[in-house]
Amino acid sequence: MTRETAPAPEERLRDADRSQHTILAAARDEFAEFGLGGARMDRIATRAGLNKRLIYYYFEDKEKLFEAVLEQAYRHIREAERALHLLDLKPADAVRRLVEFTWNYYLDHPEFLTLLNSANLHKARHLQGSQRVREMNSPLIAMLGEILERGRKEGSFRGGIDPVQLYVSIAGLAYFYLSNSFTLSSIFGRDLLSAKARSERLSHMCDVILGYVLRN
Amino acid sequence: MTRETAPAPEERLRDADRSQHTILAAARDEFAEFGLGGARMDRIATRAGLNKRLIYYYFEDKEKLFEAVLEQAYRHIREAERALHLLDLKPADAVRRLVEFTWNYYLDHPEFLTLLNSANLHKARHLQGSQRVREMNSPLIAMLGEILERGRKEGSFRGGIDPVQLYVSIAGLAYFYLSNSFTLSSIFGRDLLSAKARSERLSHMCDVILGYVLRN
Amino acid sequence: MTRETAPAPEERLRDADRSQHTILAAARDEFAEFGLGGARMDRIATRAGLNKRLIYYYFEDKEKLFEAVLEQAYRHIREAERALHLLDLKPADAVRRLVEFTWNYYLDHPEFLTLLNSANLHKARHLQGSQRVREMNSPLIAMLGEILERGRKEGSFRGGIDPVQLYVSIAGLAYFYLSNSFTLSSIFGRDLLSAKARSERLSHMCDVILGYVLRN
Amino acid sequence: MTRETAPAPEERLRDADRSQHTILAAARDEFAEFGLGGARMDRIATRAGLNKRLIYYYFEDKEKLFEAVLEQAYRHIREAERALHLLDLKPADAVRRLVEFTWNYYLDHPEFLTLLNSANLHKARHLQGSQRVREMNSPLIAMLGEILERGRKEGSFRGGIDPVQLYVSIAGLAYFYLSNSFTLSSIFGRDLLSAKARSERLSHMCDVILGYVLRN
DNA sequence: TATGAATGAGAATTCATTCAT
DNA sequence: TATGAATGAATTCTCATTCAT
Repeated sequence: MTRETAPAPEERLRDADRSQHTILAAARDEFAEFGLGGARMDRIATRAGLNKRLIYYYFEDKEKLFEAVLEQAYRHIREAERALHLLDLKPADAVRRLVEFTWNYYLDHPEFLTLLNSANLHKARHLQGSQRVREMNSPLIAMLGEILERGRKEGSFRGGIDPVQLYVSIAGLAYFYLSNSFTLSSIFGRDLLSAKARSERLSHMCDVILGYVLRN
Repeated sequence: MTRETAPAPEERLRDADRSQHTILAAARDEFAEFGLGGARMDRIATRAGLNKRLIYYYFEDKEKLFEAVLEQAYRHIREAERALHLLDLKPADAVRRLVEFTWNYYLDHPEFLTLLNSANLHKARHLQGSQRVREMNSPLIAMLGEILERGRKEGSFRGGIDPVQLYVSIAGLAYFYLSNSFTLSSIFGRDLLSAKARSERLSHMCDVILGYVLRN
Repeated sequence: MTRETAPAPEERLRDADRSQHTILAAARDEFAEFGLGGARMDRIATRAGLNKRLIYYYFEDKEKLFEAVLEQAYRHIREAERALHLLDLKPADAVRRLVEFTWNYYLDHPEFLTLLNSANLHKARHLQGSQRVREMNSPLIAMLGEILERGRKEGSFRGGIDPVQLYVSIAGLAYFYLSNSFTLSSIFGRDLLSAKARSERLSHMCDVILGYVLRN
Repeated sequence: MTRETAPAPEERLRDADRSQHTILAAARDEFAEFGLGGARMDRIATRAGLNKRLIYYYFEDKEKLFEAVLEQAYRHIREAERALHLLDLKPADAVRRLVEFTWNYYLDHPEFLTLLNSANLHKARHLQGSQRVREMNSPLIAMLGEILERGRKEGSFRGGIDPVQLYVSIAGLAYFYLSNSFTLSSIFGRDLLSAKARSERLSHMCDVILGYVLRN
């Protein structure tokens, strides 16, 4: 009710927070759609429904804004991965679950793929500062290591599997298919994103990964 | 002998041709390094050591130039693939050979990866026109299908493998690792491109793919 | 009183308005002098003493700017015509007044002539959007029709005169002489814009138009 | 038959002449359509089906080419006027004939109007050199003077008419209507170039001019 | 916190013109 | 006479960023 005359300090803060989140979401979409080079600060402002000047106020410049977007994207997927509770599952189920999760996450968050591409085009220089991102990662790999170890011990998994290699392979099988779906569709002359094609791909991925992980 | 005084018509043609090739190579490098949005026509001209106007003379505009670069990149890898003569090898050897080739080609031609990323960021619109690219592709898939069939017949390969899925998986295992090597290195805190890491990755990839393809 | 410290919102608005007007005036002069094709955005900015970017900020591009200039030019002459209050005069006086006005307006606003020429060179495509311009026109023709009718009723004017034809004729007699004064002067080897020549032309025009309008 | 091996000198000349004429015609169309500023040397070459370099070979530069086009345009209309043999007609018929001719010539040669507009936009500087154009003109005015004098003597024409003023008025009545037909049509919301509108305009023009020239 | 106005450094593209043969 | 290749100087337009309030 004091709104009209003079916002309380907490309200202002909440507004500020909301503005920052709005900008971040708008920027994520813009960067995802056009890449870092193709993104336009003007369009981000329009997407956010906020004044362009405000972006600079909160994020300094385009580069820093991209960094923030990237960090947020990593935080988001890491949180989702942690929520999987893979260690509650049997090893083979855990691996299958991870494959399925990866596939679905990439499908539901296509912006993640293009953001990573942009980050790599720029040699990951936007990650340099952020040790937070690095820290976010270790738990997952540790967890996957644990799963592999358990599987080996119970005799179902082959030994000597590097969890990083496996993680990268799982990601790669999904990533390449989805990130390059446009060129692949064009080249192979078939729609790779139809419901049927998608379920076939997931099934294929599970076969490949489990075919590798499982003993004989 | 008239060389010194008056170049034959073919000579002049060759100059035009050479200019076009020089531009194409320069453009490929620039697009690979900065993406479509980040590439600068000025820099391409400088890289080529030719007048910027000449780029427009031969390639009309930036988009068309990118199309030409992309088509050339596809032509190049397809030629290399064809030179593998996979059908001369035993099925398992052929698959292993393809994995190795893919890995090495991506390693030796990092520009190919970023070009594809750019093309996909733009939803492959630069491929729309080019049916040539589409035509270039079929032989490889047909060949891979033939290899899988032979392997199945001789009893060493499992059946029901879609050559397109397999091709995408082979590519994906290599692509993701290399295309995202910067973010991955940063995140995992280990250099993914050291000689040792590279040979481990190739070995892992062969294990994964052959683990999947080979019967039990 | 707060003037010195903080301009009211209307002030700021007025700044924007002033900038737009300054740009419009500069553009009008530039287009008038060089035509649409020969006009330079850089020069318009310099003439306006404003940043070139601002022109695009307010007017989008050269074409749209030309449209705005054209519409303003029409609005200006229509306002001047309306201010004549021709219906307060006797029919013959009203016609003479219109001839004089037309002549003087073209003399005082040579930019109007070249702007129209440019617009017609481009097949009036810059008017297509603007229904405002169309609406501005009708009052004048209606008024002239009324004058002709009055003259006919009182017996001094001949009947059957189309006001549009008459308007075009009055304009044409002045327009051609002034718009083409350079080639005509060059060809006839006499200065058509000397004070004497100008007064002779006006007198001739009145003779022609009234000779036509008046009953025998 | 020697054509194949070595063209005879006259043949070469004829080719050269033909090329020049082709270029001139192409340039006339281009300048007429886009004005001097909007005309493109490239398009002129394409229109002519000849190499761009050849235009420079024959006409030095764009300005000189425009001069040549302009001079040709004047030569053409002057020749047509001379072919009218106005002095063979009775004075009133001669004047009417001139009005009709002017109208029809402008209708059939719309390029003449835009060329003149371009020339005037550039303050007729392209005519400065050409005294030929000046000389071409005098006969017509002298002829018109003679006609007016004959009419006055036989009592049908009013006296004191300046042939230059009359010529300009006849031209102006037709010129403005046709040169500005696009804006006028747009503004008056009626097609000024329909067959009916055209015949009405000619009829109106004759009424105006003869209403002025004829005694009472 | 929020915003409309303004800007300088570039970026793609264009254009008349010239080179070399 | 004729031409394809090449160029430098513009020219329009864009973009991240800052000003002023």
